Amino acid sequence: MPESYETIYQIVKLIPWGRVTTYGAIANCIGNKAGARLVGWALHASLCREDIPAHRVVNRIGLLTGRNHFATPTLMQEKLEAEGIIVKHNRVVNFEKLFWNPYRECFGT
DNA sequence: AGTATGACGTCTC
DNA sequence: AGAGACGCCATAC
Repeated sequence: MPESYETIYQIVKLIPWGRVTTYGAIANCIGNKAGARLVGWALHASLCREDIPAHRVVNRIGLLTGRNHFATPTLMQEKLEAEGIIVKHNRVVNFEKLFWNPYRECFGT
């Protein structure tokens, strides 16, 4: 797996508890603004790493598009709910509120 | 080696 | 406003 993925892993691991972010935000943060798909692949590879809360990463509208790739299709939602995040119809409720900006960690506090 | 597809996002018709 | 197509980088076949 490319080292570039490591950057994505770092950002994902930086996501605070009870917060979520989007693929595009991470992609844009690392430079691949248009490479949101790469983030998806990176996260897929990250599934092997338990240290990476990939369940906190959703698409731009807060939709749990990747839940199907987890151990169980409901694992992602369950984890989010475990953190106090309400998930309805595979969508994060108050997503805009729970959205965490990776820029804060990329550019600086 | 080339083609097709993918945890997405944005532009264009 | 809604729907369709394209682009990005990488992996899979």
